[in-house]
Amino acid sequence: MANISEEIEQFILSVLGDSDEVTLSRSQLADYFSVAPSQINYVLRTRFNVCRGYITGSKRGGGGNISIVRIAVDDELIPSILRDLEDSKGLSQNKACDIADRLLRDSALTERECGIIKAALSDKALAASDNSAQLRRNIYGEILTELMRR
Amino acid sequence: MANISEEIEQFILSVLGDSDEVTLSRSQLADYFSVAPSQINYVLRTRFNVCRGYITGSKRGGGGNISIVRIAVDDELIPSILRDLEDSKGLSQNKACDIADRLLRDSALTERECGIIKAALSDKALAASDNSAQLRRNIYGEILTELMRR
DNA sequence: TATGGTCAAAGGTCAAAGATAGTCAAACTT
DNA sequence: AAGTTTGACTATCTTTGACCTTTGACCATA
Repeated sequence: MANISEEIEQFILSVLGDSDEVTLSRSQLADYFSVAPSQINYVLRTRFNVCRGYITGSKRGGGGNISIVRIAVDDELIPSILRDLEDSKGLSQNKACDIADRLLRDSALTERECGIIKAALSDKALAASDNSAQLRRNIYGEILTELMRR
Repeated sequence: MANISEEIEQFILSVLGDSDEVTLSRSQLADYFSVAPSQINYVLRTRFNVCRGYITGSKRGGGGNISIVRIAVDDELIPSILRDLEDSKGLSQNKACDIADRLLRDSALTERECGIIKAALSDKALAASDNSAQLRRNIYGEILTELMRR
């Protein structure tokens, strides 16, 4: 195996095995492979990202950890919206609503969920910010990523 | 379970069981888990606070104790959270999560809705803003208002 | 038998130290 | 040039310890 990031990737995959989720200690993992802890973040960012079908989380402090969840990407709709979002600088309230309505039409959202998203991304909700378009895009990204969990 | 605060939380929850109230000795609990007594206060503050649906009390002096009461819910839950929000200047990610978990626990939200709200209000989603606590409060206000519409 | 003092047994608060994890840019490799 | 690796600095959560407050039991005195 050429580089250590790949080894770490393989190791995590083997720990994951057939299960959909695994929780590890970043520092222990870094120790085990004798690398800088931040290298673990690099591996997560490049190998266990949403595009590749994973969502990662973490907790700091005593007893902290990192977690990796495998998600099913049987549907291309949300990933494609996510990619579009990544390429954009910002998002207007109208566009945000359009996306939510489209997801609702495709049964990717319930009416209540659609309502929650529109409320969270409304101009009113974001009025206190000076860069609401960019913020709206970021929030949408997090929401869509979350939606891919199930 | 790596950290002891979580273990203490689970222990208290198990003692609580189905009942709505429990009374314990802080010093005995601290002894049992071999931690500083003030750690018990930390657990109460972070795990059994009002956002999470608990009220704690205590009695000092000989034969003193701590008590934990699970708050009953009704239709007034969301309005009362909204009122609290209005009085506050901002909201941390932790408190936002606590509130969402509480609404989930009381069946005011589905798991997916809870996840969407947490994602929208995460530090990561709001990282681009310079006043994320205030923004989070505003967004939450819009979401809760939306939820009351149905 | 009231009234008040004393003291030990609780519990409370807060800030410092400890334990993790995250970010970012520079250096290194291929 | 692109991908990888490292380290310094930052953010967050947990644990501990020193010091503070409240309560109740016991006792002394009027």
